[in-house]
Amino acid sequence: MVKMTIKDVAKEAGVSTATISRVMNNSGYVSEDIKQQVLEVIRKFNYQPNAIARSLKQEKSRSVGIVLPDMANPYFMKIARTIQHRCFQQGYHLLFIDTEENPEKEREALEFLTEKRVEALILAGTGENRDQIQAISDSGIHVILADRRFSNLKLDTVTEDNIYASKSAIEHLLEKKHTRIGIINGPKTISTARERRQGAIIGLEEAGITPTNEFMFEGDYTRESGIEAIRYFWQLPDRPTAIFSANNEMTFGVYLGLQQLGIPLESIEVVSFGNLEFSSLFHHNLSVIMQNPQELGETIGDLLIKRLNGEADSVQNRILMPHLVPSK
Amino acid sequence: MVKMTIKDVAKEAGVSTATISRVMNNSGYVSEDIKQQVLEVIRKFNYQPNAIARSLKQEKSRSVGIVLPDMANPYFMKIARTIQHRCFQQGYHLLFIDTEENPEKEREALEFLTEKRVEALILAGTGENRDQIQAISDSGIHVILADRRFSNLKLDTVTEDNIYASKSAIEHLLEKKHTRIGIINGPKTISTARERRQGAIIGLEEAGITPTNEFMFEGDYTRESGIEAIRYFWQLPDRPTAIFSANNEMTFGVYLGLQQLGIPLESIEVVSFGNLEFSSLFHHNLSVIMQNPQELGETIGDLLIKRLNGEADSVQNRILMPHLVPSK
DNA sequence: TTGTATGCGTTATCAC
DNA sequence: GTGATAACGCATACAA
Repeated sequence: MVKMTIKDVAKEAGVSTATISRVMNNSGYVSEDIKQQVLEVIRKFNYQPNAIARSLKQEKSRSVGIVLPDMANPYFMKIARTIQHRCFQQGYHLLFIDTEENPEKEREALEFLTEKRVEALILAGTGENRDQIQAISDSGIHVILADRRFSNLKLDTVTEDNIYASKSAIEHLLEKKHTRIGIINGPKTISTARERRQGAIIGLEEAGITPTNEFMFEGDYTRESGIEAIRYFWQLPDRPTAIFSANNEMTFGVYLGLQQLGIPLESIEVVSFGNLEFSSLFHHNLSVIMQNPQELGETIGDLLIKRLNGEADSVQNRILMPHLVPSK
Repeated sequence: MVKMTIKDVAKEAGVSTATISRVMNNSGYVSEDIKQQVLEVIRKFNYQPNAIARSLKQEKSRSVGIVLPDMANPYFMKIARTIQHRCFQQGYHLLFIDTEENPEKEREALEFLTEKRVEALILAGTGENRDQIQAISDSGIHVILADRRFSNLKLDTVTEDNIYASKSAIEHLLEKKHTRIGIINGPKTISTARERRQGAIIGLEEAGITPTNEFMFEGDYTRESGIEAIRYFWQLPDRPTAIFSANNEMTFGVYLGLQQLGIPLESIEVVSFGNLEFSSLFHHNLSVIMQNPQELGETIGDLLIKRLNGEADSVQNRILMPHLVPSK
């Protein structure tokens, strides 16, 4: 019922705990005879060292916190999954927390994780809790900002070129002769939302079009706000003929909204920042800025392992390049 | 840089570590004066107790392992997410591991988790590693099987009525006058796959139809095997006119497969065990057996908390009832 | 090559 | 009410 300790094993094998430890960790000298004998006892009783005790002694938790705004969003899940694999390989485990874009939950999460003494923190943040995050970094925990950055914070970041990609989205719509483009943004607290908005505006301005507030809807990156955006746009006297939606969930909402209003989904040209799982099956006028969550995850994973191994480098800011896949 | 310990706080406040501990945990007596004084020091230095040391001392890790076959599948993610919320509320954290349906990875995962001394294990297993799982349960770790069960293992389970639901799927297709139904199963090692297959067979037999091997395709619950299934069915001389797919990913594959073959997606009647995120936008002949991952997660969460609090009960076997939502 | 002893940061059991 | 102190399970410096 109750787990065996190193002492029990030592007694059973007639040696000291130090020897058991040496065998377990392949450290120091231990004669082949004794080693085999100890291994036999370990096998026989199925002894497993207590990772908690080991952590305490070594002052290494071998854990990494990962704080995400939405675990149900496939984009973030794919990032997390990739990192999880890399970590598990290295004997680390991930503590996931889903903040649901709630800054207060995020604050609690960060507190929780520092009590657990995570060695690193991967964060796609709400945009708040800036001081707390800086303090975590200052306290010696490796912080990697994923997908979303903070301006003026000297932290590792792995993000995407949101401005460029959004600009190209608008250009794509302009090429298709749309000039009345409804833009659905995310919350201004989030860097990706600000950047995507900015990119869109640049795209319009470079084409000589003045962005109007009327065609800007500030959503909150949820499905519901995509629906709301469509409701809003569709009660305008002059409706947009095309939509640029700043994330995948809102795009989903766009289609739900169109459906609710009885509007044929293919009748409106859409560009989505971020893929919808089913876009390949869709024959609607949907273009997608394909993000690459797996590559993001790998990049973060690599950087993470480097940091955990103490391979010191200056602050890293890696920027991945999403690309637009036009509608069929 | 380096974290403060309880000793540092004690010294700073001019009291003993015992008093600090009492203040932190609201345990035992401590005069209001001293309490305030200690709290002040704690606040000032932003002291956070080391959860690892506490775990060691209390012999409680306050962690729970959750082992899933596919973190990218929204079904499992929604289960996990719900459980995570409940756990976090209670001060527990989850260690997620994604086995990718690989029994060897699962074995390693279980080993890893027992070393971490998780207090409970939630498992949607590959069907292998039976003895190891039994041993974990015997060692006093609460085990809850989620979605997938083991026969003859006296463990808590929270599952769905796969047989009944699959039977109703077949009945639905029969009512629509389909008699040539292609059935795409999952791997026989997995209980849900066996049960869904069984339910389908019962449905056919009760209608006086003899199930044929020709119309049974054994996939592996992946998108790819849905594609393969369609390739297989479509090279038969007498193709099926309808498809029953035993999980959501394979259903996705079905549509990808149809698309690849240039077959209009709506030309074939499909029933999917498990929802596709976009089914509500789809105007194809797609009926869905709606599972309820959130309810599953809540049920598991409730049971988990009960177990962790030692509210002893006999083995629980909860069975949820999915329902069929017919195509539009 | 092996053993002894100390300490990691807590909590809890005793005294006082 | 408060303070010493032992103990949780392990790794490691130092002795032997």
